[in-house]
Amino acid sequence: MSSRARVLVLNSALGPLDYRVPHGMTVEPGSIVVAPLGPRQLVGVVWEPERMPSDAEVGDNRLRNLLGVADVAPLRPALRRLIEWTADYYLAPPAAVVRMALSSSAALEGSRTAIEYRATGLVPDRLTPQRAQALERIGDRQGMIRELATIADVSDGVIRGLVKAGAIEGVEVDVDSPFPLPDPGFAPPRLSPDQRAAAARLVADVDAAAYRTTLLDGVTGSGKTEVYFEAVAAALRAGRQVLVLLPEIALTEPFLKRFHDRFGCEPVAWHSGLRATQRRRAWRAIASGEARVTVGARSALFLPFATLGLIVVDEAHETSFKQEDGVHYHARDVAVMRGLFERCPVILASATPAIETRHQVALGNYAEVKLPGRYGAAELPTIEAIDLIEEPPERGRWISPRLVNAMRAALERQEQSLLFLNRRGYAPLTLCRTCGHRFQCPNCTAWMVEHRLTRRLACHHCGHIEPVPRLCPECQSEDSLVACGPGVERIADEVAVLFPEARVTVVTSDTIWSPAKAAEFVGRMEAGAIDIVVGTQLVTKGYHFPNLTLVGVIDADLGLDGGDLRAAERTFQQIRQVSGRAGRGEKPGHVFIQTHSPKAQVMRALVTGDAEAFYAAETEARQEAGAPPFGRYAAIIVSSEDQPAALEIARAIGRSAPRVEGMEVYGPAPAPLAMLRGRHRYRLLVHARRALDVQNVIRDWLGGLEWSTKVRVAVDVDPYSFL
DNA sequence: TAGGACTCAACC
DNA sequence: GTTGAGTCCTAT
Repeated sequence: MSSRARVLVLNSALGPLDYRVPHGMTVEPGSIVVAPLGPRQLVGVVWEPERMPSDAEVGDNRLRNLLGVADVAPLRPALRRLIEWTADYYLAPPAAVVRMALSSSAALEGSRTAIEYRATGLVPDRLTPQRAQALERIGDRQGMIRELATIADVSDGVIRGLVKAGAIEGVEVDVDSPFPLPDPGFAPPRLSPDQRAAAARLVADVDAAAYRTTLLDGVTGSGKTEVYFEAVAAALRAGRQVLVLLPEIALTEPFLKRFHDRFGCEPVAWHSGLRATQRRRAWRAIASGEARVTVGARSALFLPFATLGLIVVDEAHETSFKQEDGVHYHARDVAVMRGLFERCPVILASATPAIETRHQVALGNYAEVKLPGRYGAAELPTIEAIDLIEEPPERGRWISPRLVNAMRAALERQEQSLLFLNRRGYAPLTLCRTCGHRFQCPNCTAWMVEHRLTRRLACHHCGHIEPVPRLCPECQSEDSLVACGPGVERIADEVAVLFPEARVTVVTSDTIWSPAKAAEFVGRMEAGAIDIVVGTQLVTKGYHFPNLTLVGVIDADLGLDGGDLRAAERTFQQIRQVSGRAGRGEKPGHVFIQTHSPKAQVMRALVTGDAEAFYAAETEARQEAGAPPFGRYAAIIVSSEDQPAALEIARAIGRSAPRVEGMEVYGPAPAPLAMLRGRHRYRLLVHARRALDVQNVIRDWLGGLEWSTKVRVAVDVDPYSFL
């Protein structure tokens, strides 16, 4: 009897396929294999047939042979269960989730070796001065011929000659050099009594090697990182691996530095910016268990850890943990599930936990560890609101007089200031003053944003760029384009006019696009080479600049419009977070919040610092509206380059909506971005009771419909972008 | 009548 | 998602 294997091939459009396992090949669930598909070869993962039912059984006689098994460990059951759960919960094809786990194709090709050279100790018959110098300088070092030649300061030929003479020999080595081992005892910190107690609780969880999610809740500057580092140390001592998730790669750099200070070496970094060889090395080290601590963006969540002992989600409230394309998963929630399957503790660290997370604590599903107060001498900053109606900036300006005065005072004290505006570029909208023409992206329903640094108009959604024209394309008027509204570049211009002597830096993803750029910025801040930073949300988290004492929020109302159910919460978190940048050292910090509605609940909560009152009111409002975490939403997005086709399918989906008790369907309506990257988009919104299994309802509902391949239907469970 | 644009179904 | 087969149409 030939043996069969059910395989999830890396093709999101296909379900599991069955193959014959040829004689002499052994596979088990989790094995990574190469399978033939039509004329192609695809990587896939062997799965338990009973967990991945196939829609049509294929007879033994029609099966094709598997072509090979990858030279890596099979995906462990815990990761397979996580993949199943993610596909199921987020209504995504299992293959799309598997793809995230097999995120380095180079790693699957097996170990790769190279030849390095080292001295044998044999003295060659003919010992020329160059040869003697080479042998002396090389000593017991080992490397490629070119490297040894550089070390010895001789030509490649000399080294090759020594190889021929038998004085140097080649040895086969793995091209993936091992990662350094973090030392849990390298530099243990001195902790405050509060921190010590919190750390002890987290360490006990790691030692228990069981699942439990804990919210580590403490204001910015209270020392959360030091505390969870003790849990990391405990996992290291127990010989288990750790995963730390950060919301943005821009935060990796300061994290690496702090980690190095505590553990004596850097952790393994995982993010989208890695080169293929770095990816391969990291993936294999993580799979073998050699990579002890991995820090990464959300995509690190599906890596094949050999023995995971702890997961930390830092800045757990960040909305960037929600992936908005491909598989629409929320890394914070999937991290909790991974902890459950791996039977290891999960720490959600945040100064401003999401209402969903607080709710889980209230229900008793998550534990909570609180860190009161700031660490050391640092006090919380003073916070004032500036009413933009009563104290408006001068005409054509955006910074009100009170904030200007505070900035001047900070400059005189030789302290640093930060102006926060969550808008890249010079101006969010450009129009022609003669005819009113507005510059819109040809691919998206969005205005083109002027970037003066690059002298271009850019779409922030699809990346379309064009030069800023001199003539209006509509009415041909010359030099009649005007910028409307401020972006960070415009604020930086205003600062330069106000304080010509100040050293101003703009910090956005346009200027800080790599960890190295972030490191450079941190270096200049610490050296005092910057007086005023103008930045987007990129500067709101993770950094610790003791001499930064003033924070100005240019437009606190920005995040409030749009009817997003989390708008108030997000505004609160963002401004709290950026406020936390002020006064982290010995000097007191001051925060000014410019707003048109200082009486709004969010603004009052920010000024008084009464987070509890704000959360209580927000939570109650959510409960009344049946919004998360008390009810749930799912968005169905229908898109196509062909607008009528998209609309037709969206309507068909709307018409066939099932009548289910406790569930309502709204739409279809044009999606928030009615056109995105050249695709027309319609959206239906499903609102349901918490207890209802919406996924199942939607699966059955959409499963009964058909549409052509030019129309794409995506489901976003627990969506974050509304409008 | 060759070649291009397009749709469609299968892929195990 | 990708591929190959099948269909229809047009330029030569």
